Amino acid sequence: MPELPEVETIRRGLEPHLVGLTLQSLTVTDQKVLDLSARDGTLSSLEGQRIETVTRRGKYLVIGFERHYLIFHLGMTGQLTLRDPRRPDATGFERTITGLEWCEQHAPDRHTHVHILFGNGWQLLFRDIRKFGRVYMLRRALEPLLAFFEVHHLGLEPFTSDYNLKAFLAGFKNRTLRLKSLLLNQAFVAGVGNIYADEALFEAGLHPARRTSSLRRAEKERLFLAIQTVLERGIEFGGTSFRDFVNSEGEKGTNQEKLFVYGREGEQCLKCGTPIVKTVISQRGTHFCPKCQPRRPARLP
DNA sequence: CGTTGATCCTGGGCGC
DNA sequence: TGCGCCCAGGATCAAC
Repeated sequence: MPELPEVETIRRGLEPHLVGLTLQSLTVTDQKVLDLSARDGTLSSLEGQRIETVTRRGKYLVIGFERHYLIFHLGMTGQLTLRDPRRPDATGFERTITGLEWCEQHAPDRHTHVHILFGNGWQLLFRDIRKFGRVYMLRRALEPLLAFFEVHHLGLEPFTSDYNLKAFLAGFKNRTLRLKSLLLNQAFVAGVGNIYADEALFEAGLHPARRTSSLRRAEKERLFLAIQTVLERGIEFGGTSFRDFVNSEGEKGTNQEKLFVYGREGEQCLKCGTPIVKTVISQRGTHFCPKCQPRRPARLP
Protein backbone atom coordinates (compact mmCIF):
# COMPACT_ATOMS: atom_id res chain seq x y z
CA MET A 1 0.00 0.00 0.00
CA PRO A 2 1.92 2.90 1.27
CA GLU A 3 4.70 3.94 -1.07
CA LEU A 4 6.42 7.31 -1.10
CA PRO A 5 3.36 9.32 -2.27
CA GLU A 6 1.09 7.71 0.32
CA VAL A 7 3.54 8.25 3.18
CA GLU A 8 4.12 11.83 2.04
CA THR A 9 0.34 12.39 1.93
CA ILE A 10 0.09 11.15 5.51
CA ARG A 11 3.05 13.29 6.54
CA ARG A 12 1.48 16.43 5.11
CA GLY A 13 -1.76 15.65 6.89
CA LEU A 14 -0.09 15.02 10.24
CA GLU A 15 2.51 17.77 10.36
CA PRO A 16 0.29 20.81 10.98
CA HIS A 17 -1.67 18.95 13.68
CA LEU A 18 1.15 17.14 15.46
CA VAL A 19 3.89 19.75 15.73
CA GLY A 20 3.67 21.30 19.17
CA LEU A 21 1.64 18.49 20.77
CA THR A 22 2.94 16.79 23.91
CA LEU A 23 2.80 13.01 24.19
CA GLN A 24 0.91 11.93 27.28
CA SER A 25 0.93 8.16 26.89
CA LEU A 26 1.79 5.49 24.36
CA THR A 27 0.11 2.07 24.38
CA VAL A 28 1.22 -0.90 22.31
CA THR A 29 -1.38 -3.66 22.13
CA ASP A 30 0.61 -5.96 19.81
CA GLN A 31 4.33 -6.10 20.48
CA LYS A 32 4.97 -7.67 17.09
CA VAL A 33 4.88 -4.27 15.38
CA LEU A 34 7.54 -2.90 17.74
CA ASP A 35 11.23 -3.02 16.88
CA LEU A 36 13.27 -1.42 19.64
CA SER A 37 16.59 -2.99 18.66
CA ALA A 38 18.17 0.42 18.02
CA ARG A 39 16.43 2.37 20.76
CA ASP A 40 18.15 4.45 23.38
CA GLY A 41 15.58 4.74 26.15
CA THR A 42 12.28 3.10 26.91
CA LEU A 43 8.95 3.90 25.31
CA SER A 44 7.80 5.63 28.48
CA SER A 45 10.63 8.14 28.13
CA LEU A 46 8.55 9.65 25.31
CA GLU A 47 5.99 10.81 27.85
CA GLY A 48 6.04 14.54 28.29
CA GLN A 49 8.06 15.13 25.11
CA ARG A 50 6.82 17.61 22.53
CA ILE A 51 6.72 16.91 18.80
CA GLU A 52 8.96 19.24 16.82
CA THR A 53 9.16 17.72 13.33
CA VAL A 54 7.31 15.30 11.06
CA THR A 55 9.52 14.19 8.18
CA ARG A 56 9.89 11.32 5.74
CA ARG A 57 12.63 9.25 4.14
CA GLY A 58 11.56 6.75 1.47
CA LYS A 59 8.56 4.95 2.92
CA TYR A 60 9.51 5.77 6.52
CA LEU A 61 7.66 8.46 8.48
CA VAL A 62 9.81 10.10 11.14
CA ILE A 63 8.28 11.94 14.09
CA GLY A 64 10.85 14.09 15.86
CA PHE A 65 10.26 14.50 19.58
CA GLU A 66 12.52 16.66 21.76
CA ARG A 67 14.92 13.83 22.55
CA HIS A 68 13.78 10.88 20.40
CA TYR A 69 12.55 9.87 17.00
CA LEU A 70 9.53 7.64 16.59
CA ILE A 71 9.67 6.03 13.15
CA PHE A 72 6.82 4.28 11.36
CA HIS A 73 6.92 1.92 8.38
CA LEU A 74 3.44 1.04 7.20
CA GLY A 75 4.25 -2.24 5.45
CA MET A 76 1.43 -3.28 3.16
CA THR A 77 -1.70 -2.40 5.12
CA GLY A 78 -0.59 0.15 7.71
CA GLN A 79 -2.75 3.16 8.51
CA LEU A 80 -1.79 6.16 10.62
CA THR A 81 -4.74 8.36 11.53
CA LEU A 82 -5.63 11.17 13.89
CA ARG A 83 -8.64 10.92 16.16
CA ASP A 84 -10.31 13.45 18.41
CA PRO A 85 -12.34 11.34 20.87
CA ARG A 86 -14.59 14.32 21.59
CA ARG A 87 -15.87 14.20 18.03
CA PRO A 88 -18.28 11.47 16.92
CA ASP A 89 -16.71 8.56 15.03
CA ALA A 90 -17.99 7.81 11.56
CA THR A 91 -19.86 4.50 11.36
CA GLY A 92 -21.73 2.23 8.93
CA PHE A 93 -18.93 1.49 6.49
CA GLU A 94 -19.15 -1.05 3.72
CA ARG A 95 -15.85 -2.67 4.63
CA THR A 96 -15.23 -2.21 8.29
CA ILE A 97 -12.18 -4.46 8.27
CA THR A 98 -9.90 -2.95 5.66
CA GLY A 99 -11.08 0.54 6.37
CA LEU A 100 -11.12 1.29 2.65
CA GLU A 101 -14.55 2.83 2.82
CA TRP A 102 -13.78 4.70 5.98
CA CYS A 103 -13.82 8.43 5.91
CA GLU A 104 -13.15 10.91 8.68
CA GLN A 105 -11.96 9.55 12.00
CA HIS A 106 -12.68 6.06 13.29
CA ALA A 107 -12.34 4.34 16.65
CA PRO A 108 -9.56 1.82 17.46
CA ASP A 109 -10.38 -1.83 16.76
CA ARG A 110 -8.58 -5.20 16.99
CA HIS A 111 -6.16 -4.16 14.23
CA THR A 112 -5.10 -0.95 15.99
CA HIS A 113 -1.74 -1.87 17.52
CA VAL A 114 -0.39 1.46 18.78
CA HIS A 115 -2.35 4.23 20.51
CA ILE A 116 -0.69 7.54 21.24
CA LEU A 117 -2.50 10.03 23.43
CA PHE A 118 -1.59 13.72 23.43
CA GLY A 119 -2.07 16.41 26.03
CA ASN A 120 -4.92 18.02 24.10
CA GLY A 121 -6.86 14.75 24.06
CA TRP A 122 -6.11 13.82 20.46
CA GLN A 123 -4.94 10.33 19.51
CA LEU A 124 -2.58 9.08 16.84
CA LEU A 125 -3.56 5.51 15.90
CA PHE A 126 -1.42 2.96 14.08
CA ARG A 127 -3.53 0.22 12.54
CA ASP A 128 -2.15 -2.64 10.44
CA ILE A 129 -4.13 -5.72 9.44
CA ARG A 130 -1.25 -7.80 8.11
CA LYS A 131 1.25 -6.62 10.70
CA PHE A 132 4.03 -6.11 8.18
CA GLY A 133 4.43 -2.56 9.46
CA ARG A 134 6.91 -1.60 12.19
CA VAL A 135 7.44 1.12 14.77
CA TYR A 136 10.98 2.09 15.76
CA MET A 137 12.38 4.43 18.37
CA LEU A 138 15.77 6.16 18.24
CA ARG A 139 17.70 8.74 20.21
CA ARG A 140 17.24 12.04 18.42
CA ALA A 141 20.57 12.74 16.76
CA LEU A 142 21.77 12.70 13.18
CA GLU A 143 24.16 9.81 13.54
CA PRO A 144 21.73 7.13 14.78
CA LEU A 145 19.16 8.30 12.24
CA LEU A 146 21.62 7.94 9.37
CA ALA A 147 22.68 4.57 10.77
CA PHE A 148 19.02 3.53 10.79
CA PHE A 149 18.60 4.46 7.13
CA GLU A 150 21.85 2.63 6.37
CA VAL A 151 20.70 -0.55 8.11
CA HIS A 152 17.45 -0.42 6.16
CA HIS A 153 19.32 0.06 2.87
CA LEU A 154 17.73 3.30 1.74
CA GLY A 155 19.05 4.64 -1.55
CA LEU A 156 18.39 7.83 -3.49
CA GLU A 157 15.71 10.10 -2.05
CA PRO A 158 13.50 11.53 -4.83
CA PHE A 159 12.94 15.31 -4.89
CA THR A 160 16.26 16.02 -3.20
CA SER A 161 19.72 16.84 -4.58
CA ASP A 162 20.48 13.25 -3.63
CA TYR A 163 18.42 12.18 -6.62
CA ASN A 164 20.65 13.15 -9.52
CA LEU A 165 21.40 11.53 -12.84
CA LYS A 166 24.96 10.59 -11.99
CA ALA A 167 23.98 8.68 -8.86
CA PHE A 168 21.01 7.16 -10.69
CA LEU A 169 23.20 5.80 -13.49
CA ALA A 170 25.60 4.37 -10.91
CA GLY A 171 22.74 2.15 -9.72
CA PHE A 172 22.92 0.27 -13.02
CA LYS A 173 26.57 -0.63 -12.62
CA ASN A 174 27.36 -4.35 -12.48
CA ARG A 175 23.74 -5.40 -12.38
CA THR A 176 21.82 -7.82 -14.52
CA LEU A 177 18.44 -8.04 -12.85
CA ARG A 178 15.13 -7.05 -14.42
CA LEU A 179 14.03 -3.43 -14.44
CA LYS A 180 11.02 -4.16 -12.25
CA SER A 181 13.22 -5.77 -9.59
CA LEU A 182 15.64 -2.86 -9.65
CA LEU A 183 12.84 -0.38 -9.05
CA LEU A 184 11.52 -2.36 -6.10
CA ASN A 185 14.95 -2.35 -4.48
CA GLN A 186 14.89 0.44 -1.87
CA ALA A 187 18.68 0.63 -1.99
CA PHE A 188 18.38 2.01 -5.52
CA VAL A 189 15.63 4.64 -5.24
CA ALA A 190 13.89 4.85 -1.86
CA GLY A 191 10.11 4.98 -1.79
CA VAL A 192 9.14 3.22 -5.03
CA GLY A 193 6.84 0.21 -4.56
CA ASN A 194 4.86 -2.06 -6.83
CA ILE A 195 2.32 0.46 -8.10
CA TYR A 196 4.69 3.30 -8.89
CA ALA A 197 7.30 0.92 -10.31
CA ASP A 198 4.80 -0.24 -12.93
CA GLU A 199 3.65 3.31 -13.60
CA ALA A 200 7.21 4.64 -13.93
CA LEU A 201 8.11 1.92 -16.44
CA PHE A 202 5.03 2.77 -18.50
CA GLU A 203 5.82 6.47 -18.30
CA ALA A 204 9.34 5.72 -19.57
CA GLY A 205 8.13 3.25 -22.22
CA LEU A 206 10.27 0.44 -20.86
CA HIS A 207 9.38 -3.26 -20.59
CA PRO A 208 9.49 -4.38 -16.92
CA ALA A 209 11.25 -7.68 -17.73
CA ARG A 210 14.17 -6.08 -19.53
CA ARG A 211 17.55 -6.59 -17.94
CA THR A 212 19.10 -3.46 -16.48
CA SER A 213 22.24 -4.13 -18.46
CA SER A 214 20.37 -3.82 -21.76
CA LEU A 215 19.35 -0.17 -21.31
CA ARG A 216 20.78 2.59 -23.43
CA ARG A 217 21.75 5.86 -21.85
CA ALA A 218 18.67 7.66 -23.20
CA GLU A 219 16.40 5.00 -21.74
CA LYS A 220 17.94 5.33 -18.30
CA GLU A 221 17.45 9.08 -18.51
CA ARG A 222 13.79 8.58 -19.37
CA LEU A 223 13.36 6.32 -16.36
CA PHE A 224 15.16 8.85 -14.15
CA LEU A 225 12.56 11.48 -15.06
CA ALA A 226 9.59 9.10 -15.15
CA ILE A 227 10.06 8.03 -11.53
CA GLN A 228 9.77 11.61 -10.31
CA THR A 229 6.82 12.26 -12.63
CA VAL A 230 4.69 9.40 -11.32
CA LEU A 231 5.61 9.99 -7.68
CA GLU A 232 4.76 13.67 -8.03
CA ARG A 233 1.40 12.81 -9.56
CA GLY A 234 0.70 10.37 -6.76
CA ILE A 235 1.30 13.08 -4.17
CA GLU A 236 -0.73 15.62 -6.15
CA PHE A 237 -3.77 13.33 -6.03
CA GLY A 238 -3.40 12.36 -2.39
CA GLY A 239 -2.04 8.84 -2.88
CA THR A 240 -3.41 5.65 -4.45
CA SER A 241 -6.19 3.88 -2.53
CA PHE A 242 -6.44 0.40 -3.99
CA ARG A 243 -7.41 -1.48 -0.88
CA ASP A 244 -6.39 -0.06 2.44
CA PHE A 245 -4.74 3.30 2.03
CA VAL A 246 -6.29 6.24 3.84
CA ASN A 247 -4.64 9.52 4.77
CA SER A 248 -4.24 10.91 8.27
CA GLU A 249 -7.87 12.02 8.25
CA GLY A 250 -9.05 8.55 7.20
CA GLU A 251 -9.87 9.62 3.66
CA LYS A 252 -9.03 7.85 0.39
CA GLY A 253 -6.72 9.31 -2.23
CA THR A 254 -7.73 9.61 -5.89
CA ASN A 255 -4.55 8.60 -7.71
CA GLN A 256 -6.05 5.16 -8.50
CA GLU A 257 -8.09 7.03 -11.12
CA LYS A 258 -4.91 8.35 -12.73
CA LEU A 259 -3.03 5.06 -13.17
CA PHE A 260 -2.09 3.95 -16.69
CA VAL A 261 -1.28 0.27 -16.11
CA TYR A 262 -1.47 -0.86 -12.48
CA GLY A 263 -4.70 -2.79 -11.85
CA ARG A 264 -5.83 -2.36 -15.46
CA GLU A 265 -5.20 -5.89 -16.81
CA GLY A 266 -7.22 -6.50 -19.98
CA GLU A 267 -8.31 -2.87 -20.21
CA GLN A 268 -7.25 -0.68 -23.10
CA CYS A 269 -4.00 1.24 -22.89
CA LEU A 270 -4.90 4.90 -22.49
CA LYS A 271 -2.28 5.85 -25.07
CA CYS A 272 -2.62 3.21 -27.80
CA GLY A 273 -5.66 1.05 -27.02
CA THR A 274 -3.75 -2.23 -26.72
CA PRO A 275 -4.97 -4.42 -23.83
CA ILE A 276 -2.81 -4.08 -20.71
CA VAL A 277 -0.98 -7.30 -19.78
CA LYS A 278 -0.37 -8.61 -16.28
CA THR A 279 2.50 -10.93 -15.50
CA VAL A 280 4.65 -11.86 -12.51
CA ILE A 281 8.19 -10.61 -11.99
CA SER A 282 10.06 -11.47 -8.79
CA GLN A 283 6.77 -12.69 -7.36
CA ARG A 284 5.05 -9.38 -7.77
CA GLY A 285 2.12 -8.60 -10.04
CA THR A 286 3.45 -6.53 -12.92
CA HIS A 287 1.35 -4.56 -15.40
CA PHE A 288 2.44 -3.12 -18.72
CA CYS A 289 1.38 -2.21 -22.25
CA PRO A 290 3.07 -4.59 -24.72
CA LYS A 291 3.02 -1.95 -27.44
CA CYS A 292 4.11 1.15 -25.52
CA GLN A 293 6.69 -0.89 -23.58
CA PRO A 294 8.39 -3.14 -26.15
CA ARG A 295 10.74 -5.83 -24.89
CA ARG A 296 13.28 -4.83 -27.49
CA PRO A 297 14.28 -1.19 -27.65
CA ALA A 298 13.23 0.66 -30.78
CA ARG A 299 15.97 0.86 -33.38
CA LEU A 300 17.90 4.07 -33.56
CA PRO A 301 16.69 6.28 -36.43
C1' DC B 1 28.70 -10.37 -4.45
C1' DG B 2 24.36 -10.33 -6.96
C1' DT B 3 20.02 -12.47 -7.43
C1' DT B 4 16.11 -15.42 -6.38
C1' DG B 5 12.61 -17.54 -3.50
C1' DA B 6 10.38 -18.44 0.93
C1' DT B 7 8.31 -16.25 4.64
C1' DC B 8 5.93 -13.30 7.93
C1' DC B 9 0.26 -11.93 8.55
C1' DT B 10 -4.96 -11.29 7.73
C1' DG B 11 -8.85 -10.45 4.83
C1' DG B 12 -11.31 -10.26 0.32
C1' DG B 13 -13.00 -12.39 -3.66
C1' DC B 14 -14.03 -16.15 -6.45
C1' DG B 15 -15.39 -20.88 -7.84
C1' DC B 16 -17.75 -24.85 -6.43
C1' DT C 1 -23.77 -20.34 3.48
C1' DG C 2 -19.43 -22.47 3.70
C1' DC C 3 -15.04 -24.11 2.26
C1' DG C 4 -10.75 -24.07 -0.20
C1' DC C 5 -7.87 -21.57 -2.92
C1' DC C 6 -5.48 -17.62 -4.71
C1' DC C 7 -4.31 -12.91 -4.35
C1' DA C 8 -2.67 -8.57 -2.06
C1' DG C 9 0.70 -2.13 -2.54
C1' DG C 10 6.84 -4.82 1.61
C1' DA C 11 11.16 -6.21 3.38
C1' DT C 12 14.28 -9.64 5.16
C1' DC C 13 17.18 -13.53 5.07
C1' DA C 14 18.83 -18.09 3.56
C1' DA C 15 20.55 -20.35 -0.28
C1' DC C 16 22.27 -20.68 -4.92
